[in-house]
Amino acid sequence: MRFDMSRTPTLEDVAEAAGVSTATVSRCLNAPEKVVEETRRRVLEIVDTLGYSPNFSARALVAKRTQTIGAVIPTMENAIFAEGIQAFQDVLQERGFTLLIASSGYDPNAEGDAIRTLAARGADGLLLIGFDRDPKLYDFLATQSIPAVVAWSYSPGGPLPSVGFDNTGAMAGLVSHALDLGHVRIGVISGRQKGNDRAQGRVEGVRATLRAAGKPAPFIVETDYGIAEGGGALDRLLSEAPDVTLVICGNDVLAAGVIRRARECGLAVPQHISVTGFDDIALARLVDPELTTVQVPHRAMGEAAARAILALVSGDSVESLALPTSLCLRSSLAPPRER
Amino acid sequence: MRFDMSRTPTLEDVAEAAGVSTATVSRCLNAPEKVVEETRRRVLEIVDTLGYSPNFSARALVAKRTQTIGAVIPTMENAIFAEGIQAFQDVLQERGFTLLIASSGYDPNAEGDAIRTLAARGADGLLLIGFDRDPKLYDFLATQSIPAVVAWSYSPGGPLPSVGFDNTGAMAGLVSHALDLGHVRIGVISGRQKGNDRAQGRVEGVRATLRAAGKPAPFIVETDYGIAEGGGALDRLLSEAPDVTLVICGNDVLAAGVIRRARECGLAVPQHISVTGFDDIALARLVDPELTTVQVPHRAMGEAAARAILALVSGDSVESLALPTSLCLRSSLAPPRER
DNA sequence: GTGAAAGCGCTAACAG
DNA sequence: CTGTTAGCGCTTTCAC
Repeated sequence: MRFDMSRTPTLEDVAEAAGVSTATVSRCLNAPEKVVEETRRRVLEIVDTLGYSPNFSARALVAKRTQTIGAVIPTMENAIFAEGIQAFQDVLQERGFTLLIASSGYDPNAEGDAIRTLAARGADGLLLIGFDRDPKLYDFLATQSIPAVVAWSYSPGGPLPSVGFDNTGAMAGLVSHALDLGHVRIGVISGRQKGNDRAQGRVEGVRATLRAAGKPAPFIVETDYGIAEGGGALDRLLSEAPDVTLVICGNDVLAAGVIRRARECGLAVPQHISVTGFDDIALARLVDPELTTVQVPHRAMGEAAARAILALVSGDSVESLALPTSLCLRSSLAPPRER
Repeated sequence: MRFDMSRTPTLEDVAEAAGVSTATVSRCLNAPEKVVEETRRRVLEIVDTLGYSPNFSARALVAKRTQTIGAVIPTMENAIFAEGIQAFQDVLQERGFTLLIASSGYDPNAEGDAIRTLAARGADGLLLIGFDRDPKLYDFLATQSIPAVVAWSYSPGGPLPSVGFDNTGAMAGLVSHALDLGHVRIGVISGRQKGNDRAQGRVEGVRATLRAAGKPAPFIVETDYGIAEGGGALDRLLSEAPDVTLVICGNDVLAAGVIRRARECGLAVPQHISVTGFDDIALARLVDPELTTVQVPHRAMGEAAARAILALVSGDSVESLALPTSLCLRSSLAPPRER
């Protein structure tokens, strides 16, 4: 028996070589229990020697399942998504699913395109980050009946099940602690809030806590994501509110930039000014002083999100899940200096 | 005319609604110039109102092109890949291609599986990191005639075209400079070299330069990737070679760990001991003292790799491309203290 | 338990 | 310029 090596083998090649029908070969691969031991062994052997691997497109065309999950994330250049997505992917891979990643660059239109592209490619399910997007996209997913879950945010009554944490509550915890320490004049440096409910939630956590404690509203500066950007934001904050004793940052990267810039300005942290971050990425323990921040379970979230979408894809229903965060108290936060 | 909204529309639905054949609709989408203005307009209008979007699998099945590029990277949890891959993806997206990412976790078997999975999914081309892998995989790609390019390494005579830089040469430049400064007892902390030609090349750059200068061979410690790991490696290095005046690290992350650990041990950098990194990620300017390192053009490399694979996919041939690196001299490297 | 046959939705000759 | 037709490789009834 000879094989044409110049072409990748098809089901038919295997069937012919094994002396069975294509249906039987297909069954050996998809429902082995429906084929008698003897036949199965022979077929699988041929599959192996021929190096046969089913054509994905043909299979998807008829089966209407692709074993593919799509994820649309704002950017890959951010340690926090990278780690969570890696965990997400690890679980998918383990369960025989492939991850298709698209990034939106924080652009709502690009995100919409990405969602539609992924849908057109037959993604069995989708992972989205946060809830803040055009409601039409939720309709679209419903119409196409593509299951999806939201991660990095938690909202039990949202349009989609979510796996995340309470951004507002976590930030509130941090702020309460800072108030206990005696801080009153507080500045906030946040990433862009538009279309980003994580940023919105965190800022709201600060606002609400100060309001509840009867303290003055915080000064808020918004900036793009990045270390240098954090430094620039500090400059703007201090020019508007030179007497703040605490700068609360929306994430660790901005906080790292603030700490660096403070040092350049001769402002001692935390003696002159305290700084806090959010996320607890590796960076937090690298800067000097080490960063007081909110620890977020990235890997656990990625894994839980993967389990959630896989459950949805196989027809099970899932509950939204809030993961716990915790306060990491380190040396960048101290009581304000007496004045 | 009524449409069944419960089903995603097919080519046939569009054809029927427009009163033309499916072939004409297909042409409107794939070769508009072959259809007369009037017909095209009408068809495209229906496409729009129906919200028709071609079924990816069906198209791939017959066209044998998927407009998909696969990338197999060691890990996403590494700023250097993240940034380069983001650039890679940006270019692909712009040209209408989708990126499929798989990560191998630095495991050669997992990498082989990922390559085969991507191939089975009909990736039109592949991006691989580095050259060091089972030669059978190159045969596999050749047999399946799947074009591929290697990034992060440069080797003009390699089995695949590459877009990268000269790891060995770049490190040699750094070491030469350190020798000029007067360092003699030199330690190296490298990531795992097995299957990682970037790490191998960098270590070789140190070895070769010292050899050529008639200096003693360096002490080499190998470790997993990570900040804490860098610190642990410093402990091991110092226990074996307590008198090193310079620790050359294979990447910035390890170097950051070394600097932190040195501070914990009461070793002043660079007064007691100099430290260098490689990659020049944002981290390099965050640690104190700032890191002397080798600047690598991540984005340019990602973009060039994208152009290369797209050229191959469309049948053009490409030349391997070496991108320039440069030395970033910062304060973590200084002449050794007199003893 | 296995085979025959009918498509899945689309593209690409080939006619007209 | 447009329609007809023949599959692409696979899964899945429906018979046997």
